[in-house]
Amino acid sequence: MSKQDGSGRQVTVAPTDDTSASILHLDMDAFFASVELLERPELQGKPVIVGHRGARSVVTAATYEARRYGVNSAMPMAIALRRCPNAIVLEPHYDRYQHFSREVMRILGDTTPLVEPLSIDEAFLDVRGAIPLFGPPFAIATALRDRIRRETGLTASVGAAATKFVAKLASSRAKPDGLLVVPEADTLAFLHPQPISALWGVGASTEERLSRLGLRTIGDLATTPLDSLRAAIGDAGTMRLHELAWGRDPRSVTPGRDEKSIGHEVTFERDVSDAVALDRELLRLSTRVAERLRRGGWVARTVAVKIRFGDFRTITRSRTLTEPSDVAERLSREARALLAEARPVGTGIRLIGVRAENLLPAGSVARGLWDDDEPWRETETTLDAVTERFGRGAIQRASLLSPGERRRRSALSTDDVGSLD
DNA sequence: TCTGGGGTCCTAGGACCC
DNA sequence: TCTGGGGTCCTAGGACCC
Repeated sequence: MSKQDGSGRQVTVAPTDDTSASILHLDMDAFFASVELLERPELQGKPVIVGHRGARSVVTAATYEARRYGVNSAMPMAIALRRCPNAIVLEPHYDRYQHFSREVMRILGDTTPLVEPLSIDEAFLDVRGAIPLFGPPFAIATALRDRIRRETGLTASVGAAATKFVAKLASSRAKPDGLLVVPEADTLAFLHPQPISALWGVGASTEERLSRLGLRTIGDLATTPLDSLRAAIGDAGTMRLHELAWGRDPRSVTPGRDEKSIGHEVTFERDVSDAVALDRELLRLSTRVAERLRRGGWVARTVAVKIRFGDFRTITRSRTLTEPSDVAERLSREARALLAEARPVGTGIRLIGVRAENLLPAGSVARGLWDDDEPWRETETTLDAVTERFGRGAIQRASLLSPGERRRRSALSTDDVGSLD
């Protein structure tokens, strides 16, 4: 199945038949840190941490040299620097990461249209249809890694397997700069010795509960009676983990999944209790959310605020609007009301966030005006006629369309609708 | 020098409707 | 009218992932 080469890298011995391993998971190695090193090659081979230097900041990314000191993503910067005092700390440049992410995804798209980005630096590919063109998964993965290295200077690790979960686990075991193919027939031999925390969806809390049952490996969980699992982790979790432990994972690679929510949040350098300052921050966050809603052609039915108090206690409060919106002023008005209702006067706030949920395509709101789903653009009407037939709320709904949608769809003049904003 | 910011998914209770 | 059951929506919290 696989072996280590002299440098300690995971490499794969090309299996006689690996066409069953047609789901690839590609994951960039120490992505943010590697991108920074492209501009600072003299730091190659040194412990480098990407992140802000603020009192409340955490590690965003770390090179493998820094990880050897026990530095990991999401670790408080203060602890990271205690563990690795010689680390070089670099400020993050998200625009650069976006740029390289697009480059990598473009390269993946040349192999198959079935590419599902999971995050900025990883993606699933279904290469079943590409095998006749480019060869077995081993050859495809090797070609992708070579091309990414050639065209971006970055390294990627790839796992190939019959299912998403096993492919993802394989890529994590191949890191850094490795490739691991797990043919379908080898799935359980690969899976069962792995620690239970390697299961997708098992974090610290679930691991603790399972360890109380004496479970350490995925194989242990696979052979545990479902009833005792249910008592520990609930119904849905039991079924999902049990299936994964037997290498069963029905999820297909689905490109272009719609986003479910859009939000922004900020942690203050020091706790803030001034109501005016908090309201100003909510307006700023709402503005960013609203911009992204309009750019994506969404309206939000629900506004949620997230509040983290000085003692780290965190709450969320949300409200569903009578009319969906993509207007910053509308979102922030709701957010401010939610904050005011939730926050005892004068309480210090550590973090504040605004999130738009229950997203609808902007166009569907206007289409919803017509019971028979008659397309707006084919309807001859006037402002008065719409008001008469559907009431004033209908006009307000129509006014929530993005300007482009409005121009395309509306028989009303843009001026008439615009004046109602 | 203790804990970011972007998300997804699940659970559970209550309201509400039939 | 003393009282069921199913379905869906809304809200809050929590686990988890990168």
